This record gives sequence, structure tokens and C-alpha cells, in this order.
Amino acid sequence: MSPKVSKEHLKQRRAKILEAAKEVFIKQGYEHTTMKHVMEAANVSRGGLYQYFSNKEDLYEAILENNLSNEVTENQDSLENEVDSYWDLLMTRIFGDDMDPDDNMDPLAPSNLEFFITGRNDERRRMYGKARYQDGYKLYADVIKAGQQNGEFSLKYDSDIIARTIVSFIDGLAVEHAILPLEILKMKEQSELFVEYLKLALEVK
Amino acid sequence: MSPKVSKEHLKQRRAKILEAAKEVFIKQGYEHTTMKHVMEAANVSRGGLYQYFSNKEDLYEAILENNLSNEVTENQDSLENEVDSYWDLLMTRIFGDDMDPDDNMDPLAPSNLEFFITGRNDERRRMYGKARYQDGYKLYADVIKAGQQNGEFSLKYDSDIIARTIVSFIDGLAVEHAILPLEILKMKEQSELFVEYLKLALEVK
DNA sequence: TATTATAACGACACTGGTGTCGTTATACAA
DNA sequence: TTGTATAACGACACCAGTGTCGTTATAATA
Repeated sequence: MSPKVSKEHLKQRRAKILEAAKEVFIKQGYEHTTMKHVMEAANVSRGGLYQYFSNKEDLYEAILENNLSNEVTENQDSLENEVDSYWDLLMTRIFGDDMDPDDNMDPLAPSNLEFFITGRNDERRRMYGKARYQDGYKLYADVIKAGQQNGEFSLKYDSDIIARTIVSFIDGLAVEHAILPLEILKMKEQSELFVEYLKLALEVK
Repeated sequence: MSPKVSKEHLKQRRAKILEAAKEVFIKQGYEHTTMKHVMEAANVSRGGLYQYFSNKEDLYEAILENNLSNEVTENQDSLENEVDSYWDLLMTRIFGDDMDPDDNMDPLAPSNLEFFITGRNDERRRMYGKARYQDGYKLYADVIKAGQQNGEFSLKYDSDIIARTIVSFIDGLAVEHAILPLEILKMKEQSELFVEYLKLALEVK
């Protein structure tokens, strides 16, 4: 139905598929979506889909890649400009601009958990997960370190450990957010308590 | 090959299967184990296995049931005898007798995460998960409440929220324990920091 | 010892998902 | 306008896993 198209067209098609696929994964989760689901959502034939992605794992990794690079570009220059409050910066990194832990939850998070947990015995997947974890907590560690050097935060605890704790906290919330009905979750209260905790650990204000 | 056997024999056979199945799930995870794997590990035929459990979900729930009732009986009477330190009690509830967060990690935890996360769109599974969550955090909430009434803990925060935070912390660790290679994990440091946090929140000592 | 209820068996049919491949239609280059 | 490279298609063969069911062997019973 269509041949020898411009690079641009190829990119767009690919992007369309990715977008559709992402929706499907969000709705159904990683394990329970099949290539057929994606085909239907993206209006591609089987053959068409496999032209772009050689299997479900490949497809999902492409989505992860996309998301990650989005986040990185979003966050990267915020440390380069001068910062008037590292605390505020840290808070927005954790909870997003609107400070709402709910809104900041990546809708793909549950699928990500699936992807990495069910794939935990696969070497490739493990390495991938490890890399993402490192990147993830470095995001926080950098802010904390900068804040410590600046004197805004106490040096009482290693920035590394605090950063890990933040990631861990978010992972914990992600699990519960994925599993539990919202009514019983009380994300806000838990987040507030966690913030108190960070204040103490960093001896802020 | 064998008929009309005593109830006892049936129970033992069932228990044997469960034990073998549990090992398989621990090793392979929930999603990637098949009934065939279990058959082989438990030395049962297909028909034999299906006589006891009507599918993988059923089988897994039986294992969960087992584990849960073990834990409950382990913990239930510790609050009835008088307690000289609720803090110590809380610590052993969280970290086990030997205070080693690593050892206290349920080897089935990763599979549990799989089970509940991949099943999050299934009504039945959701309800099941919810019930377990409630039971889980009540375990901590009760100790905290008792400690607060006793005056050992501060009333500054609601016991409920603190209990949830504990569960959340454990879930977070479980995720990372499942995914990441041990070398980069630093469970101990994270746990220690968390304990500091609890001390502050409960204003203990 | 003979009878019987049934635990255990394993072949089977079925399902759903995968990746491939030969074919078709067409955007671009000449 | 024609020729060609190839995007897109969908039928197909294949595989892995599931749950069932008729058969077989035997522990308990009388």
C-alpha cells in the first residue's frame, strides 16, 4: 500500500505506533498486552508492526527510551541556572510542578514494574533496569549534593543514601498505586509525612 | 495408581505439591512458571495436579494462604503478653528477630508483586490484594497504637499513616530487591535511615 | 479374597499468541 | 510516464500452554 517513503514519513509512522502502543500498555499492562492489541490500536497490520519492532520487548523498550529522554531534557538544565532554593527544586523533582503526588505518577509506572519484575531473571532486562535505577536516583542525588555544598542542606547523611530512599519511597507508592483502589491509598498523607522526614534528614529550615 | 486413600494422605500430597510449587515460583516468578514446571518439580502428572488445583491462580492463592496463616500465628500472641518495649516489638515485626532486613525478605515477595501487579485489572485479584494490604498494615498499626496508648510513642502522627508508611517502605525495598543486583542495593543503609525516621516520627527515646 | 471407589495418569483437542514470508500496491526517481 | 524499491499487508505454520476425560491401578473395605 505504500513504498519508498521519506524518512520523515517513516518516523511519523513509528511515532504513531509508539503512541498507540503506549496507550495500550497503560491500559492493559505489559504482560497482558499482545502484539495483536497493538496492531489494532495503531491500525497496522501484523507485518507492518513487525517491520518497526521485532517483538513486544523491543517495542516496550522503545517506549521507555522515549519517556526517559523526555524526562531528562525536562530536568537537565534546571541545575545549571542558579537556584534560589534547592529544597523547592527537590520537591518539584519528586512531586512535579503542581506538588500533587497523584498527578505526578507516571501512568506507565505499573507496566514498568511488570516489565522489570517479571524480567528479573533475564540478564539483559536486569542490566537495563539497573541502568535506569542509577539514572533515576542520580537525578535526586545531584540536587541534594548541590544543596549540601551550597549549605542549604545538612551533611549529616550521605546524599546517595537519601536519594535512594527517595526512589524507594516512590517505588513503594507506585506499587500501592498500581494495586490498590484509590480510596484506601492516602497518597497525600504518606507524601506529606515523607516530606517531613526529608526535612529532618536534610535539616532544612 | 492409587485410590481411596486417607484424608491424611491427601493432605500430605497436597502439601508436597504446594511446597514444590512454591520453590518453582520463587525461582521463576509467577508469570513465567507454567503448570508443567510445577508438575515436574512436584512429580505429579498433569491430571494429578489438576485434581488438587484447578489452575495456576488457584495454586498460587493456596500458597499465599499458607504463608499468611504462618505469619499470623507467628505474630498474633506477641501483643497479648505484656510488652516491655513496643519499639523493640515494632522493630522485630519489620526486620525479623535477627534485625537483618535481607534475611527477612520473603523470597516469594517478587512473585507476589507480579501476581498483584499483573492482575491489577482483575476484580477478584484486586480485592484479594486489598484485603492482604489491610491485614498487612494492621499488623504494624496495632503495635504502634498500643505503644501510643502506653505512652512509649508520641501521638504526633496517626498510627495508621505511620503503619502505611512502613508497608510502603517495605514494598519499595521489595521492588528494588527483586530487580537490582545485591551489590548496588544497600538495603542496610536504607533500613537504618528508615529506622531513624521512625524514631523521629514516634519520638522514641 | 473380591469388590469398589477413586487417585493418579497422560493423550488429546483446543486456544491464543508469535514471527515469517510471498504478494500487492505505490511514492519517488529517472 | 515508466520503472523500481519497498512499506504495508495478511495468511500461514508453528509452538507452548491449558484443561478435560477416559483409562488404569490400587488402598480401603467387607
